[in-house]
Amino acid sequence: MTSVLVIDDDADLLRALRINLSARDYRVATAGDGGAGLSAVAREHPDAVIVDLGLPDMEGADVIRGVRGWSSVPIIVLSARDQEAQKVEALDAGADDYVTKPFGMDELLARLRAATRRIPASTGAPVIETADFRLDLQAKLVRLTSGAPVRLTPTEWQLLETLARNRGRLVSRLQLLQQVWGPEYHTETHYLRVYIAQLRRKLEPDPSRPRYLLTEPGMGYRFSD
Amino acid sequence: MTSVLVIDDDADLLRALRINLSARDYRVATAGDGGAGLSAVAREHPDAVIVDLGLPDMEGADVIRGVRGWSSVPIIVLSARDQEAQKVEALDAGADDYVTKPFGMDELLARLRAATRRIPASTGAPVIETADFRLDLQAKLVRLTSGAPVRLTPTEWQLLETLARNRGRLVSRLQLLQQVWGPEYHTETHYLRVYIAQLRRKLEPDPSRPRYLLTEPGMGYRFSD
DNA sequence: GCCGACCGCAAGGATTCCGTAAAGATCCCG
DNA sequence: CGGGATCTTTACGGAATCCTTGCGGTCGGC
Repeated sequence: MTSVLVIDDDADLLRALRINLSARDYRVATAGDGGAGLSAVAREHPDAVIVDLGLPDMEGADVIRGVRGWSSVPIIVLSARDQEAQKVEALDAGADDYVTKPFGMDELLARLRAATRRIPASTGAPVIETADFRLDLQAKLVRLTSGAPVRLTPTEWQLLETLARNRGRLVSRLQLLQQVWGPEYHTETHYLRVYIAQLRRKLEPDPSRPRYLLTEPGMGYRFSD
Repeated sequence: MTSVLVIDDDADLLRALRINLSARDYRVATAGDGGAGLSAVAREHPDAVIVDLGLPDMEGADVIRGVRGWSSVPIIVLSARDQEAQKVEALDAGADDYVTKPFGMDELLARLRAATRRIPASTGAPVIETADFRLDLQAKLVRLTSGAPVRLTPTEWQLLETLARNRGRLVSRLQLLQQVWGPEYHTETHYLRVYIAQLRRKLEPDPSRPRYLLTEPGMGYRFSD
């Protein structure tokens, strides 16, 4: 199920969006201002974000940049202002689309579909199979080849998922921290050491000599199969 | 350089777009109707497509579906019609954005930037291949042609990366030092000697007779393939 | 042939980084 | 409100990396 985060300070509009999106089987989360929005993105990892400009606490473009600093989730901007400079600023800050109020709900939903449609093409197969375990990203399920299911905590899963989605590529410590713990984390590298060790204990045939979750000293980690 | 294909039957608009896009360093191709547009997409492989609805020979949505059948190139729709049903149909047919005429050129350009920005993350993979090894800058991965992965330290990577990004060109010692160690370094040329030697030991088939990492005495180094 | 400038190479100490275990804090659910 | 699971924090031994130094070799000018 696709999840959407709506950031808006207009309670009526928020309610209208929640009703319409829920009716289309979206999972909806909401936030009332920019600060709450940014932490909600970090916490919920939504598949798309709809953000109103003119929030009480932050400039719209700053909200967008705050998200773009560490996430590439699609962002659709809502705004009452239809001056061109406004649109250009929001789009160049990293927004994917810009809809002017008043807007038609059908159009917004179509633009939301367009924005979310682009993602799965780039990510690829959601099932990863190795000699020792089988990883289903969509079902959030891990099984050893022996058949035994592996139980992962939410944090362990997010970490593993981030690495698996970048299979073969090196993922920097900063990127891992921000993807899993949120944008304000960038020095807590010991979190990574602890959780990587836990994942290795659960997945690697010989945890002290990792074969899949590789350390690149001074840089980050790599999922290699 | 980013290339754009414009499909439109309005000669004036075509000319205006060509001028504005060329001025921003886009490579521009044009087509006057849907059929010509489809074959132009196949022939030119543009990085983005701008298509007008209301072409003389085809329905707009059919043009979009014709492209989407085999390509995921970003499509921006231009249209004089701003009925909601029209927008929904185009977007659901596979368009990435929908701009209503009359439109501001700055807005269109911003939307074009937004549409093309999403691509390079998935495709633009800078991979350098030689007879002896294969270098993937994005994944930070080096493999010898034998298949054996090569393990590089962070400093070794930065050095190799700066040389590789200037492939064929001479890179001065000063530039290397400042790029890898920081702007305040400019006399520590012995760092370079040490790390170049380590890279050669890991990459060159005969480290004492370098073939790829060449010394230019008194000047700097050069990556040559 | 001598000399200086420059480069390659190896080795060792200092420093940073990583793996691991374990204890305290927090959250969640019944 | 209690208990279990999860998350955070700490500490330390060991490993990897970085910086430094010294020596020997090569090349070109004189």
